[in-house]
Amino acid sequence: MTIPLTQSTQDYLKHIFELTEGGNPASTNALAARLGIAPASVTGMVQKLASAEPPLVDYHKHQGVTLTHEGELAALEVLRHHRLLESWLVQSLGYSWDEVHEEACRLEHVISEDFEARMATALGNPERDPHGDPIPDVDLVMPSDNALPLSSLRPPQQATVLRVNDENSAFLRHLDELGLIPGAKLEVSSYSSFDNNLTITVNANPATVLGLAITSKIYVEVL
Amino acid sequence: MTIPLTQSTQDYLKHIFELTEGGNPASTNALAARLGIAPASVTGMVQKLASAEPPLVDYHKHQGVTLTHEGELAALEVLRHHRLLESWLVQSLGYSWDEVHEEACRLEHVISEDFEARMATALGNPERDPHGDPIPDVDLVMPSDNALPLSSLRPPQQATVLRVNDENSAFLRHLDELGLIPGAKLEVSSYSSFDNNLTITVNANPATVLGLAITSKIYVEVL
DNA sequence: ACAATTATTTAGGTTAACCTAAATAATAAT
DNA sequence: ATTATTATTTAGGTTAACCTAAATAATTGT
Repeated sequence: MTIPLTQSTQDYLKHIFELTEGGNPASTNALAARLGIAPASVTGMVQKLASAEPPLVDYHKHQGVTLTHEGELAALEVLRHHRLLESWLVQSLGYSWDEVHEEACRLEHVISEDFEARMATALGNPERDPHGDPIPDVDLVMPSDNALPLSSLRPPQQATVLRVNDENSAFLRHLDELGLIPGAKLEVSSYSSFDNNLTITVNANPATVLGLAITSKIYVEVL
Repeated sequence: MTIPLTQSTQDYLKHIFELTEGGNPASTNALAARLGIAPASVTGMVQKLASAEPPLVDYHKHQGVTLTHEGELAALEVLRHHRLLESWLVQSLGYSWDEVHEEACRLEHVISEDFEARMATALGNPERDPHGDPIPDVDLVMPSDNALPLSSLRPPQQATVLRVNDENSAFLRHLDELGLIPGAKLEVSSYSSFDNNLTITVNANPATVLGLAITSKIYVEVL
């Protein structure tokens, strides 16, 4: 049975994409938590996606879900919408990076391909959104990078902030205050193996000490 | 029972608003035709809207529907979204006036009040959209005008095009070619009582003869 | 290896928004 | 004033996407 790409379907695919980026299948529970729905409902939908024609996911009971090629394309299309929208909202309506996520989540499902193309052109076909997340190109190919979590650096490494992997508003505003936004240059001056804290200097400002909860969310490219 | 303002609900209210602008209640069939759904379905939904708390429409069997004050506010909110979006798409993404309707129809249900406010500001709080349709202000008050259908003019009246009451792409492109866009100045040079044709001159170009199907859709302000 | 815990699935149910077909009411034509 | 036509409503049904509670499978700790 062919399945229409409803808003709900698109959300499932998008979140499965994100959950499986690490290489492991997405668990029912993790998906449910992300989507804010009951695990039982996820099982049902995932079974439907797996028996779609063509199948959008690979699914085996109790072993989680992964995307098929078809499913991945659909997910990338949604991600492209989402990330272009975030960029667009920031550039043309003066949103800040901590305000765009929710809005983009609603708009991503309803804009036309024409709208997508016009945004891309107006923005100059950007490779990354305001959080540094990569934007798939028109052919749905992701730009590549050498991103590493900031938490993996050790003194005296230097790096450039590439992306922030969290859409929480308060968190983003906090990073803003620290100057930890994509493009910022930083230097790691010390590391504590006991609590995994890193002391870093951003753009030559006073040093700050950051815990793992922060450093694991920030991805950088080492200089 | 309180009713959520779903996309579907909003569409009903918007179309009821438009159908009742002439002063008469909207018939089930007319509504069904506009919404592209079966009349029986409209009856069901209209009954639900009427028994909502507070009621969004007044409805009496076989006598059509009108909006209550609450319903009208909800409709105006959607219209404001729609018309700001159309203006916005034209101004910021280079859409032409014959391309914006569909896109706005989908976006109008998902944008936030913040998005609405940002668009309004960026556009300078416009009173009309690209078709000349009035945009309710923040307090949902419609700007007023002295619009008359072009079909009601007689030679040698002169007028300014205020708005075009049709979203059909081909029709709008045709008007574009004739120069009959909001703001255009025209003069009626002759009238035929047999077929209701009007001969008009737009912006001092060669005269054109227009039938009722066209002149009844164009609203003007007499000079 | 077994029990306890946690994760997942199945079964059965709900709601919104549609549908078709049949019944009824309103309107128009003779 | 009937009858024919058209408009509207009622009745009963479908589908998508969720839900809860109970059942089962997988994992973890001892």
